[in-house]
Amino acid sequence: MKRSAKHLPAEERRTVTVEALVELAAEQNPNDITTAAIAHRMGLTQGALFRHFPNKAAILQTVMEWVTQRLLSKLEKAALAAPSAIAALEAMFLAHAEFVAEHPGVPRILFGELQRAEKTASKRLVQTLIKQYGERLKRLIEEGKKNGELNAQLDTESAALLFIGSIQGLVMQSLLAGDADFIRHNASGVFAVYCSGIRRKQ
Amino acid sequence: MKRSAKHLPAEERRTVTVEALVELAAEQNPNDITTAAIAHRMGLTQGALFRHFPNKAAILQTVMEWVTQRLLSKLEKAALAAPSAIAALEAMFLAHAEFVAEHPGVPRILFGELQRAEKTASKRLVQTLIKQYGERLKRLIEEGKKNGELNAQLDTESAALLFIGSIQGLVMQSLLAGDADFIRHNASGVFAVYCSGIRRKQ
DNA sequence: TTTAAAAGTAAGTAATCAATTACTATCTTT
DNA sequence: AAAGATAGTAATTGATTACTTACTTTTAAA
Repeated sequence: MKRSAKHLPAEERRTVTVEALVELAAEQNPNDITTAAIAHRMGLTQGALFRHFPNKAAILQTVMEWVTQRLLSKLEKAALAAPSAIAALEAMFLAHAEFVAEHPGVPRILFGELQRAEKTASKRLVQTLIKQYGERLKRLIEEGKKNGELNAQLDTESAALLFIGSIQGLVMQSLLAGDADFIRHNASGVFAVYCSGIRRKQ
Repeated sequence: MKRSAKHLPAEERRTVTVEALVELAAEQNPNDITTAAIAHRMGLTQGALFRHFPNKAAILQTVMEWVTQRLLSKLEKAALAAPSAIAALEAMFLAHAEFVAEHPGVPRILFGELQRAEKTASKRLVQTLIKQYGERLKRLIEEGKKNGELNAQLDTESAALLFIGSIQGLVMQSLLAGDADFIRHNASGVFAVYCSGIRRKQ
């Protein structure tokens, strides 16, 4: 059954909307994306969006759910396939880097949400996403310390923070360079330095 | 000569404006700060701002100049006082951490500017600031590699990126925690992990 | 085939915000 | 003390934006 572009069923339309917003966020400041711009990207009039979302904040919230689901499952899959704690950390790092290289708008939206003063639903979603992420990392790091892969003196908290910060650093440099591929090209080099900071010496 | 709050001379008023904006950015999304909010923070009417700045973008631009000047001079001072390359890196790291802990609005404004699609003057200022910063780091790292403090196999580019990324990570976590002091409390721990990643082994 | 629900359009509305304007108060200089 | 320059006020303007409403088209089920 061929599906025409217009008159999509509601759920499909919501998915398309999320994808449009993620796409747009790769090109411009997420805060400046108007509902008109989203609609235009989808080949729709602005008012039509409000058939599927009660307000603009709800669109963002749906984006956050989309991101959380996709990212966490990718990370988990990467970690599970790895034979050791260090290998799992590396796989997660590269999977995360690949994800943000594919969707450069995502980290920009996330950071934009974190900046909000108000405690919006989508801000809370970002907070729990990063918290879950951090917990997963800490478990892996502890495991690595126990089995001798990682330096036993390592401060787990700092190591987890540095892991996420490294991705942040890659994202920022790619913003500076205006080049999403920057992340792909530099991810493994950055992880190598990070890794040598946490690995058991000698 | 006691100075009344109102009718400040132009240059002083501009300085106060910059400080007001930096203050406000610590409390709310920099993108959402209105000229009315800035004026209100200064005990001024909104229109008065336009006696001293041609438009809102010019205020931001002045903020960026303020930040560049203050931050780079602090970093340079920290680096010069240190007896070795590693000590200089640590001093810079801690000076930077202290700066953003004192002015939590600053990294938020910077990141917000980087997100802009348009090539505004203030965005360019951020780009050159970070570029200068990166160059300074790379020189120090090369120096450390030459004199045997740092691992000679180290990739200088990645190491510099990870340095700045670590600060970013601290900033992000402090946003998550809603606590500016988070940075002060965790800076040296994070640097320790970073440092062990770049230091010459054994 | 008819019909009702779902999805989309086009034209608004109210609110917000940067910037302007006409006027006033306050400094500074002679 | 007078007067010009500087700094500030209060009200307004035009543009933008999220959201609404009245109406139309498409889809799918009876």
